[in-house]
Amino acid sequence: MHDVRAIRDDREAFVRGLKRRGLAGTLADDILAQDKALRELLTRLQTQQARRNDASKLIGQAKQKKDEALAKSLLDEVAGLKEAIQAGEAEQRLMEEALKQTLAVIPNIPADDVPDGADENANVQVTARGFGKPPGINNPRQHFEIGEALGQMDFERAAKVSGARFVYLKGDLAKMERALGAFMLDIHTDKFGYTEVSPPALVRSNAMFGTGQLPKFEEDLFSTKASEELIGPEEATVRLDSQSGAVAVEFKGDRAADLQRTFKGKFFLNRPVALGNTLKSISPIIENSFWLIPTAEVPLTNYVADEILNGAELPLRLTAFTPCFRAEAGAAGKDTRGMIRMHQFSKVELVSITTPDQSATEHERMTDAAQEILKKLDLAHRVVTLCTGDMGFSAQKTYDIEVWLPGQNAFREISSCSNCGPFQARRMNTRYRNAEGKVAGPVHTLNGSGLAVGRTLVAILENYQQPDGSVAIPSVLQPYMSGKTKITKA
RNA sequence: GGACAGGUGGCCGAGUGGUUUAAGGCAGCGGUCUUGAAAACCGCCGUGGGUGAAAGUCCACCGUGAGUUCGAAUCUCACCCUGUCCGCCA
Repeated sequence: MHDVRAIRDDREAFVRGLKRRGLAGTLADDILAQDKALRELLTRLQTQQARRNDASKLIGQAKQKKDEALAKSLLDEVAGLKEAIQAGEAEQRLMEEALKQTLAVIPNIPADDVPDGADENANVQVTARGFGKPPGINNPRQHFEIGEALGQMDFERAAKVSGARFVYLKGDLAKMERALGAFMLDIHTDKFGYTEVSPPALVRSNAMFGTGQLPKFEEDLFSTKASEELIGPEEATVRLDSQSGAVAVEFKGDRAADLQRTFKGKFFLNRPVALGNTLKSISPIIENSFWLIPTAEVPLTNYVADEILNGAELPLRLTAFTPCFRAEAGAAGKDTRGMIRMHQFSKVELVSITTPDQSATEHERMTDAAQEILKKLDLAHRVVTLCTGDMGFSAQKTYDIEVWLPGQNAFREISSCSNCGPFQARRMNTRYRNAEGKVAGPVHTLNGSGLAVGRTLVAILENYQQPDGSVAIPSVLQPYMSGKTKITKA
């Protein structure tokens, strides 16, 4: 989220940044107009509040002295003030919410050293390590051919149970997934000083807002939300208690009692809504239950949400090995075979919370930590700097690490390391104190895969495949796999 | 999931409608005293925002949101969270 005062102070820089993101138009002026109107309202409202506070104090004193005449005259004086203030406060809420909604969907501004460009073709290669075919193999097979031939990778049964984009791993492949997680965590904790964390995998909307998945990318997420399929449009109505202002969802029809029992207390509204709306019409603004994390970045970064950290204790470095859940909406037809693009996959994530002056250095360090895994596994890869058009919503600069897949004859993303600057910190309200003990503004946040475990397994299968159909186990992984040196047919 | 009890500054904790401008204590910072330290005493000690060149001044915040009232930490409603007991489970 962007700081309105920064936009006010340097409108041109903001406009320039948006333009690099491919956003033209009057956004900056719209924001500044909203901001100006809001501040004018605040000035007016606060004057009224100050007068009310003074009068109320005097009324209290008068009543204590039993001076009813004075109290009465004061009451008359502020008679009209109450309504004006309440109207002003309502207006303030609406204007602040409108401004927040405008800001909430604006992406981060790219850092100065990020290359301009519209898509991945404009990304800039930073480093590359040698790549080629596995020794003795002319036509390398793809990972799913290898895994299925080994009898340890089963997409058909996964489809039977869960549908497309899920997989069963069995035997040594299942063990290798676990081994990779343990190996990566050990490197990051022992060599790079990250603290291992086992975080929640289900989070509330606030957390998803903090890291930038919401409100713009809801369709990419899985949730435990009651869907419109579960509740018919005529079966529920939003009820606003006009006296108390409380919001409730009222169920009707034959299933009312059942629905009430199932969903009672699980709804709340995240913005005002008119009386009598149906549940269907307001479902986008109903929040209930949980979201499934698309990456451990969400619970690891939000670990410090709403906190003021001691700057001397930064950077804070966290790592976790978790399953990740992605709806992959809009990915129809892409990577439909194999384990490259799944609804559920496991990943080791790296998150750093830093002061502003540390974040650029930390970004390089984090990318090195992720690369270290590939070096130890002896997997060919390259690092690219993403161009402005290929970066994610919250990032101001991103390095992608791409691993070489001989079966696909292509580099595929296996890690993405982003410096988000103060962007997520503002959304989460995370700040730090400087050496003088003063609040010195938002922290910087960084996140990176260290690495995507499923894709690492893919890379090992394709790069370590043997002419006899077996797969060698990288030497650093062997201690994690009961000392085995290769995977053979089960 | 049910019942009951709770949620107040960095921490503990008082406060059930009006000099509360959130008491008091602890921790922290500065000072007096002291050869030094401790003790004692004095002072400072939250966050966000409006306005202002600044000093300052004003507004909001007692889990969150809304409401009642001239006035709410205090009363009402909903939600979130914590504790204890019961139930269920891993």
